[in-house]
Amino acid sequence: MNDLTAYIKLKMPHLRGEVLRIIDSAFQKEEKKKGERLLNQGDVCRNLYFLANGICRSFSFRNGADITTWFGFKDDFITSFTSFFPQAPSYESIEMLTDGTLYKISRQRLIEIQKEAIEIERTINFFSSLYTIQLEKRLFVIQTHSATEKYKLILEDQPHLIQSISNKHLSSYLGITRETLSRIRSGIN
Amino acid sequence: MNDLTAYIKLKMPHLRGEVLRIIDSAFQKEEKKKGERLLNQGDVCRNLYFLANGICRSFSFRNGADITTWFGFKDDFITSFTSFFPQAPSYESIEMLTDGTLYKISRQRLIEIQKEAIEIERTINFFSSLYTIQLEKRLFVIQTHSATEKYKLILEDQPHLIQSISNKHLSSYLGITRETLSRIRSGIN
DNA sequence: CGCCGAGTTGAACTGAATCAAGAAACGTGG
DNA sequence: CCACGTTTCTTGATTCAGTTCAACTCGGCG
Repeated sequence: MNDLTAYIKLKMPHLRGEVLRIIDSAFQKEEKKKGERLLNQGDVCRNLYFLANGICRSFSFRNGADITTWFGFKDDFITSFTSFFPQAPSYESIEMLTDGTLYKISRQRLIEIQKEAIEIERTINFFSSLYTIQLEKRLFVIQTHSATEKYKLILEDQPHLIQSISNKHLSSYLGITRETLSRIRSGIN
Repeated sequence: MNDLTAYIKLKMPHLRGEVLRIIDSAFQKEEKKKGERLLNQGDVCRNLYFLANGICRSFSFRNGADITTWFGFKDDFITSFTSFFPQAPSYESIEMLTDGTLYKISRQRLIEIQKEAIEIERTINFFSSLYTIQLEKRLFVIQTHSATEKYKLILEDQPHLIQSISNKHLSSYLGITRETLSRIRSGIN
């Protein structure tokens, strides 16, 4: 039992031991240093990762600007959804913001083990749904809230994000400039 | 073979006839008039719909404002993802913008037929993924583009949306005001 | 025919971006 | 462990995209 299977068992307690064993043997442990890339924009995302420890972010270049699209923390599954599932070129890169421990599996191998146990399909489905729900919420917030409101929501709902993420990365994630975020933080607004 | 199963077969040609037959018998056809609701904000979304014909939208009230969060067209699956899958209260309503034909299935029944054939789990997975990819793209656009850019992207990628959706609904969907959209349209900007 | 919601246009206002410059934090190599 | 260059953060002044408020037009429905 490693970090990955322990986490899955926690979230889906009814899973058979056999399924967890298949998962355990299909994922490969990997240590990454701060700054290392999991994916480069334009490439096809070949792997799905589970982040057992550390922080990473996905980001995209557009008109010379570096836009953070997502943060990954401990116990998150990490991939470029839009690239990994259809195996299409990715519009984003993924990099480590700290050293970290990951477990990875290729698209190919994932498809194989889905055939070995039906519950694996269901497990993927389950974690995908969690991700989609997060996306929906984030979209709604970005669509309808002002800069200050967005910051306050993060402060309430994801304070760890404010503690561990640089101003620069957080501001582009919120869709505002560094300067604005800095001003909001110092309470001038 | 109805509109729903014909569409699924088109997108997933390898599915066994047996699976399509299960799906066919599990969904119920329903006609809806313009203005009718599929879901009310605050309720738990009990059904997944397939829209065989017509247009609908999901929307949310916040501070007295009506924000459109999604449009559904012919051949789209319609539900409040965040409500339907975990069976939690919905933050959005869904209403018909035109008369339309739908096929519906309850969460309960869906879980039942998932057990009857593994491919159904996979089918759900497939269409969920398409939705998630759309969400990701939309989030990225909203996060990083100006009002005019967003309008132009819609013009290029989803022109049917501009033809069939009112200014009022489209503007809130883009996260801008009616007036701004009107000005962009008349090319003053 | 008259009303009401939707769309348009204008003027004033404002939240946030941009531009700029200095201060603090960080990493790297000597 | 310090010195240096690089990047990030902060703060201020200015500009601008988009909102708000308001008045008017248009089209459809009862």
